[in-house]
Amino acid sequence: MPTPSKSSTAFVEDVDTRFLETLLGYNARRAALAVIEVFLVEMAPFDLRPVDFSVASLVLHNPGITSRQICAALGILPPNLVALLNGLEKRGLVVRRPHPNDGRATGLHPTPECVEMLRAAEKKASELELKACSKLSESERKTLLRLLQKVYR
Amino acid sequence: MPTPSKSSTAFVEDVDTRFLETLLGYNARRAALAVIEVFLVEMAPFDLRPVDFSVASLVLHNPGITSRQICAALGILPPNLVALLNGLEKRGLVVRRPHPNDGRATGLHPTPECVEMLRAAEKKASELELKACSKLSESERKTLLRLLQKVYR
DNA sequence: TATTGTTATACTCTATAACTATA
DNA sequence: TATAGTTATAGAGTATAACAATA
Repeated sequence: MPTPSKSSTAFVEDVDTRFLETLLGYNARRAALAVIEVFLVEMAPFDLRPVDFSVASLVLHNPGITSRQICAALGILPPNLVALLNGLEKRGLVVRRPHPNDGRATGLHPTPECVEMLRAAEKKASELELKACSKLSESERKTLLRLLQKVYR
Repeated sequence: MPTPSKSSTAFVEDVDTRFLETLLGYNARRAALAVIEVFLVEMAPFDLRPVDFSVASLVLHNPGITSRQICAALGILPPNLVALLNGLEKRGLVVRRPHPNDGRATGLHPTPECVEMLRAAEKKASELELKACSKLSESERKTLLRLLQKVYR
């Protein structure tokens, strides 16, 4: 049995994480790590990282969306989006066209390949979602999403 | 009014994020970003990043804990913990002592300075927690933590 | 043989400053 | 003067391989 404290001979059998578990940041990070782990494995066939998938999905559902709008929606910085979009464009998933109302901006549009691929990828993501939330009831899953949205909105 | 789809003249007024909002990963990331933003500002006086705080808190509550145990509890890799612990040791918050039962391992112990500083830092973190969850009732906050834990445990 | 802590190193992610074209 | 997209670059975070000491 470990000495309770201050002794140089103390050691730990079961790590006490009770304090950290009272913090939203700690729990959100652990949960996100668990979900991303599943995502990386299951989405490997599409060769889409979480952020690639998010961007492609936004373009699919928002034809003509601009870089700035994507950055705002995903919490990423404009310089870091450039290479990502170049990649999606090179793969023939996204095309850049001039913005109709603003000469500074560029509209991002999904190609037919994007529509087809993302239909399958989103389906897979939704299945994977249920897998990641397998310990939750459907009602609990909906509650969890709602409460998380209340935090960041 | 933007053309619904496929037109090169389409543009977006309000970004449709409804699909992504059905995914736990997206919502957990957004919530974590919101919480960390508050954390970085409020914890600046302690000069502790979230991960430094988590490690120091674990050492405080688990005198004699090993590197491996910290890595397992926080989901970080052993090589990346070394420099972090060196920093905490240099600041006089943590000391390394031989493990009583295992010659390979090192026990990590909090100094009196750690006890004092972390008492204040944990108090601040708990206050900050309520701030980050200001849009949630106390009951909702508890539910949120419980459901997140169900996901990763 | 396996595990702990460590070093070295590579890779990815994130952040800042500055430029251009346009508003 | 401000904003969108971009470039270059720096910094932080995360990953793998390999080693010495110990189990």
